Amino acid sequence: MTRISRRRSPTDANGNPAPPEADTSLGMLPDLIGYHVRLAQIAIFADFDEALARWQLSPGLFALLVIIEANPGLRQSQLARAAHLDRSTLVPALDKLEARGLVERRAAPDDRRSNGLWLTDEARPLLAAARSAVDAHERAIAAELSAEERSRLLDLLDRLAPHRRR
Amino acid sequence: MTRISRRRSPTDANGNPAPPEADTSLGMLPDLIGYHVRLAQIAIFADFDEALARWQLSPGLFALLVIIEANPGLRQSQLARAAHLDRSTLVPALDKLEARGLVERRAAPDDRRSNGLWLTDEARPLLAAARSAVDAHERAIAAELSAEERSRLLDLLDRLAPHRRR
DNA sequence: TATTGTTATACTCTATAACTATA
DNA sequence: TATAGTTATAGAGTATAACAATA
Repeated sequence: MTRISRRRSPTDANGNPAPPEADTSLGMLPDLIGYHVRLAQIAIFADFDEALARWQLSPGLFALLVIIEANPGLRQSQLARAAHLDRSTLVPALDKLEARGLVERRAAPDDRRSNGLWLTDEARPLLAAARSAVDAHERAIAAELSAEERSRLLDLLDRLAPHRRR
Repeated sequence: MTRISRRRSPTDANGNPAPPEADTSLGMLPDLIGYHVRLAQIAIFADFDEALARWQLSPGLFALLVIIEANPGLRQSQLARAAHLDRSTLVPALDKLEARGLVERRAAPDDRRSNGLWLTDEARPLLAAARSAVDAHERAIAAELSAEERSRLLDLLDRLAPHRRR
């Protein structure tokens, strides 16, 4: 006996059509990749937020810290490009990180329009701890996947919407 | 000769470390599923928006129309549950659809607190056309995937964050 | 008491346009 | 002229809390 389908059928156990009351309605949505991606994203981000709550780091802020750590002295516009954000979007995010003493803007020596971005000494151990939490989060969300399935998933995701990836 | 890797290495063609100027910085992010899901989501939604621009339908509004079509007379709170939205979130969305003449709220005969939701005659052909556009969009984003890879992807996505799926 | 739809409100994430100070 | 950072502003999309009508 094999499991019939991921999707519940719109009929109940007696073969009667499900009443509108049933929550199977979304099963009526065509099996769109975007829809499954969105549901996965919601679940993953909720888990990330809970896992990183101790450090008050959203996926976005965590990413900024990781990029700055890997590229000390990075300019704001470079960071914006790397994080796929408008440079105006980055400003309040950096304000937040700077207010929390995790990032420093230092005037660039060669170009007085630019700021170099640096992790503070306070940020380094925090980021290390956050990384551990992210690792645990990653294990939790991929708990049902083998290592092979996991890398297969990453590959398939990367091949979506090829005409859109810059 | 096989393609070496999806990810660019942080060294340039001469083997020198990439300067911070390079946009490879995000390659420094651990290979997180959530990150790949987010990038896929951004690309997919952008494509959806462009494909459905003629009908001014976001993924969310399209989903609402599809669910209502499949469940004529559905109550607002049922729709909210089906679409994973708070019922207060649904109100302005339905206002928009009603103002555009696509959906009608009709007083429910049996419960005077409730509204039944119905597609208008105007909505039906529009939704049919939108469905075609969505089909084309789906083919475009999955252009690089075989039918088998596509259903493999849906399966893998559905198995993420098992402890979070209600 | 509980539920339905609604309102008021707020928060997150994101962008565009325009400003300033440099280059 | 063009670029870097900033500000003001706006628009999705989402939620919580409280209310009136009804069950």
